[in-house]
Amino acid sequence: MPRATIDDVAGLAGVSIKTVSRVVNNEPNVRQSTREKVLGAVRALNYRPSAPARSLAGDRSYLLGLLYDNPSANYITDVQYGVLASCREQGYDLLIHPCDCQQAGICEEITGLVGHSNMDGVLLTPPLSDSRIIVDALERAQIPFVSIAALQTGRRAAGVVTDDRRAAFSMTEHLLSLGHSRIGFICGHPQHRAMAQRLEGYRDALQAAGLAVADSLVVQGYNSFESGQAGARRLLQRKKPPSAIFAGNDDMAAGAVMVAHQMGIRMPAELSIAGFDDIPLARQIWPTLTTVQQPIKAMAQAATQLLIGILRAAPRTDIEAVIPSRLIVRESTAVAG
Amino acid sequence: MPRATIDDVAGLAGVSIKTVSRVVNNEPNVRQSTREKVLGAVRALNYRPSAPARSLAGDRSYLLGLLYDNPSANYITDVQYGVLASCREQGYDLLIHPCDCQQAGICEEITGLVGHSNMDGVLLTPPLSDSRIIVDALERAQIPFVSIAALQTGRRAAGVVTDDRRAAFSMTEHLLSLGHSRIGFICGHPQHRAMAQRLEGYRDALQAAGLAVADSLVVQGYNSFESGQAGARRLLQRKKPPSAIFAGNDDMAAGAVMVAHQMGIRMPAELSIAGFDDIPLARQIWPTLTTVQQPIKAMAQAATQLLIGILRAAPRTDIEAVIPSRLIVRESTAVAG
DNA sequence: CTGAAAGCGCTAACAC
DNA sequence: GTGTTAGCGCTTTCAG
Repeated sequence: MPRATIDDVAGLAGVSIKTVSRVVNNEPNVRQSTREKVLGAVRALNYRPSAPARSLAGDRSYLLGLLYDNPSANYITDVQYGVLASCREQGYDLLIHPCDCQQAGICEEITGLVGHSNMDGVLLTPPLSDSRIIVDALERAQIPFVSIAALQTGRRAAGVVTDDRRAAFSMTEHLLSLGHSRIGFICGHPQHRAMAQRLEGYRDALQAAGLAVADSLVVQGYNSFESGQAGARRLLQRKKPPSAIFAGNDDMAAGAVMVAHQMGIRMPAELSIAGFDDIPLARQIWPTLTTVQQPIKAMAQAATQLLIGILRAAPRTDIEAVIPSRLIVRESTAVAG
Repeated sequence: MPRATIDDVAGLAGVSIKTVSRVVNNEPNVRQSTREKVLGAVRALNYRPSAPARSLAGDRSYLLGLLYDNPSANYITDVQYGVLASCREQGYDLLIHPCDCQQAGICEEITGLVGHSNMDGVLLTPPLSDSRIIVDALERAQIPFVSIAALQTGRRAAGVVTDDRRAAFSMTEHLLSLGHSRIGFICGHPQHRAMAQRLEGYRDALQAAGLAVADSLVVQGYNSFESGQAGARRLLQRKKPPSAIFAGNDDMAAGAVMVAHQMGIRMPAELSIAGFDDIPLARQIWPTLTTVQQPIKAMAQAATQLLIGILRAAPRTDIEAVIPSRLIVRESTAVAG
């Protein structure tokens, strides 16, 4: 049998289609008894409004877009689950769109996509949320958006972040409390707000402990496992290698663990290693990683709520939500040897 | 500026909107010169047809759905990238929909979703593609679908698979050639076609080598890292433990590696371990895993092509494409001690 | 509180 | 080859 339309429902309920529309969209100005009659017909016919028809007639499509650029699989699936959770709750559908933020014409690609699919708004993850040109293009095209873990640009863009700096501070304290005084740090991608914050937290903690921040103990990484390997190699080949390494994320920390294995360094006896994010990998390598649990799904969910709120009501909401993360101690860190 | 409509293009090109429609949809019966004129106007106005309008007017929405149930993050992102690659090429958008295939009412959820969003067709991944009731519901609702790595049900459903059985055969041969004669096997989820095939391949190879398949060397796993740990523990606690373990996938193999570390068993000297899939984890643990590279992205891409082909032309295509996989030898396997 | 009428931007028959 | 005419199913005016 074909799908029921709004006319079928109106016919069955003995009202006009406009009234059905009002009920379905939870609009006011409908008598309670009428509302119930309509709802009954909706159920009886298993009526679901047609998304395209709605989108064409109204100005809303109930479609959100999730834009991202080559993040780790775990990160993006967590984000997706969070976004979808909010979408379902609110009756939105989600279009995903991986893209290359370096590529020429990326802005046109994005605005074109949004226009074409008639998206109501988009969600941005790093590094897209940290890209000036993309944020600018979105604003120029008047496309509502919310960013996740974005760089603080000082402009009025809504976003959700976690307390990276404080969490990195805690992790460094943890390492210090185990007696480590030479703690290496492998930075994440320089463009990511979150990564910059983590480095700050590390610095803060050393300074708070009255220690100098040695440049030779801070190396640049780029979020990947491989860059973690490279960074750890550099750190461990120093004349005075660190007794602990704190990596900006778990992938890089896992790379460091791999390098230590290869160099025959025992963990955690001779070297402590800490990560950040608590990806599944953190519990699947030996030794299991001490890390910071990032509330990725919760952030994504909150960001989506925020976006939907913006779409619904306030023309401009300058909210930045902060969701806390949590330190998790596992086998890869121990008292300095 | 507001988006250009088909009327704007028709006006600029000096033709009717129907002609514009023909050109945009690559239909025949348009003179070359007219076509070019229209294309020029399209470019000048940066015209992109409105997806919802198209969907409402025609019977096609250019929207595909990807359904999955709690797969690993790597698997599903690979699938997504593959599907999206084909979608972009063909001008389709993608809606993703994770779901719980055990849940009551899952069939109505799916058919409702498809109807609501007006999807043209859906892609199924295991275990959804192996679920009889879901496949039945899809057929009953006349929703075109293609499954990825599905159980061979004997019915006329299109799907794309890889040669799991042959690949598992090769891996077992590899282990045999290293001198292992007691090879343990950790099975994957009993409902997954691919997993059953891998077990068959293992059995085939042992038999081909004139060895008996000892029941005590085959344990049940459920695809997860944890189930791999449990399976390996059982295997390694036998009176006569195997000298090699072949796990149905990399997650389980990684679990086995972890257990061996914990039990103080040296790899690969005392124990060889092999996996299947070649997920990133396979290169991020120590020792790195010998495994089979699964062409997940290619399979997803082919499945999407197949689906789009079905949508376009043949009312019923009974195709099953097979994409080969590849053995990758790393550090976790070596000559039997 | 409720309904009638007019489109949203496009495709599908059918005419020319 | 090309144009005309109806809708697709809904939301939005604006009247009652």
